[in-house]
Amino acid sequence: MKYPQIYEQFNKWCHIPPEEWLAFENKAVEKRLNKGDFLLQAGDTSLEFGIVLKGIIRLYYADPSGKEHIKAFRREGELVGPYAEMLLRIPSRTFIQALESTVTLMINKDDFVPFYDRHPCWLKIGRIVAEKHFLAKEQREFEFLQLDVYGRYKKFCEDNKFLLGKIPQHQIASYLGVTPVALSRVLSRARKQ
Amino acid sequence: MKYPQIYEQFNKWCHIPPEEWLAFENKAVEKRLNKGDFLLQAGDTSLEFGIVLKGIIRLYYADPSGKEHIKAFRREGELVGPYAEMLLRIPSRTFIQALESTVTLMINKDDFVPFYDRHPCWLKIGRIVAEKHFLAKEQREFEFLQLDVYGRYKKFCEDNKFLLGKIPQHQIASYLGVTPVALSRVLSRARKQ
DNA sequence: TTTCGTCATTAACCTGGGTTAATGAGGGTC
DNA sequence: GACCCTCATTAACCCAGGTTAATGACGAAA
Repeated sequence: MKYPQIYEQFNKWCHIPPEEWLAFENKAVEKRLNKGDFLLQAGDTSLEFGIVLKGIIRLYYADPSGKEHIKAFRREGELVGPYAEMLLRIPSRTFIQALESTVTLMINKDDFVPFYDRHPCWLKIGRIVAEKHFLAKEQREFEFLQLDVYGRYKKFCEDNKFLLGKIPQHQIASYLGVTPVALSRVLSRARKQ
Repeated sequence: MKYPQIYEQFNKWCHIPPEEWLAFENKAVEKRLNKGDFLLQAGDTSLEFGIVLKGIIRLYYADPSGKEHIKAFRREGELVGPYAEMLLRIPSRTFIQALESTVTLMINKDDFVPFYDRHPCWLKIGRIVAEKHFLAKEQREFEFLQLDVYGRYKKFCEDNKFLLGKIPQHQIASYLGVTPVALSRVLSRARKQ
């Protein structure tokens, strides 16, 4: 077993027989990225997804005028990939980029699908992964509907302590849905009170 | 079989043996709601979810000051329930209310869980339901990040033709994340061009 | 009929955030 | 050292949207 700590994580969600996990490891390949490298760009028709073994990844949209909107950050142990687009079988709308030197463990979708028939644990993992993705988005919707910029900022800091100091502030602004100038203003207003 | 059209819908997602479906129907109960009635209110610790058989439902948050933020509308054939809260096993943050005379088919969570072990189709349905919920929220995130109010309004009208004329405009505004006054202004500006 | 409640519209005023641009603080590289 | 690049901050200006309040349309109920 090459990745026992990743195994333990999934195993907590749902028991995976070790031989199933070994079969998975067998199909997965490591990918190394330097800071700024892309795992995927919008327009790509990738059928790959994977797990961050080390480093930080950001996922973002770019609108027609070129403005970037960060959807999510991913760290060690978290899944990366154009999840929605893979479910919809459409080309990626998402850019996926390393924010520091990063290693991921990737598997091809076509290589993964047969696992669903091998053992029910993979179906259950599939469900749990979908549920977790849903919960994250529902939480984000809640914050967009109910919190102002400063509220969202505080929440972000609480929920992402591991990121603080590792990413520039303008990327947090992008994640919060405002410009870097606006976030800077909000923070300086807050400091004065 | 009492609900063949609902059966057909789920069956399209994943084959369900008829005897499995009958067992499900056996555990489900119809609930009738008048306009304005609540299926669930924030704070309730409901363990029920279900399907809209007829009518329209809205799901919304209310913030501490009493302002309402509509998360979603649901119509015939769609699932209703405090899905995120049930996954998290926390009391509901969501109000669920009938916007017209409505009938739903409800099942208790404790009655549903055993189905996962009865037959793998329920696991797969569980995964597909989670995936669809995720896709809806991801789409909404995309629209919040990339579209202005008028863009979101047009998209909303395209995607919810069945709702137009059935719900007041201020509820659309709430769904779009703006005040009724703001939406009215945006529409009158658009009309003049 | 009158009355009441719900709703959309419009105006007035204010504030928060977008935009642009200037400034200055690191950090890297040559 | 000088140079460059990235980034955060701040100011000035503008506009979109929040807030409050007045108005009028419409339908339901008495």
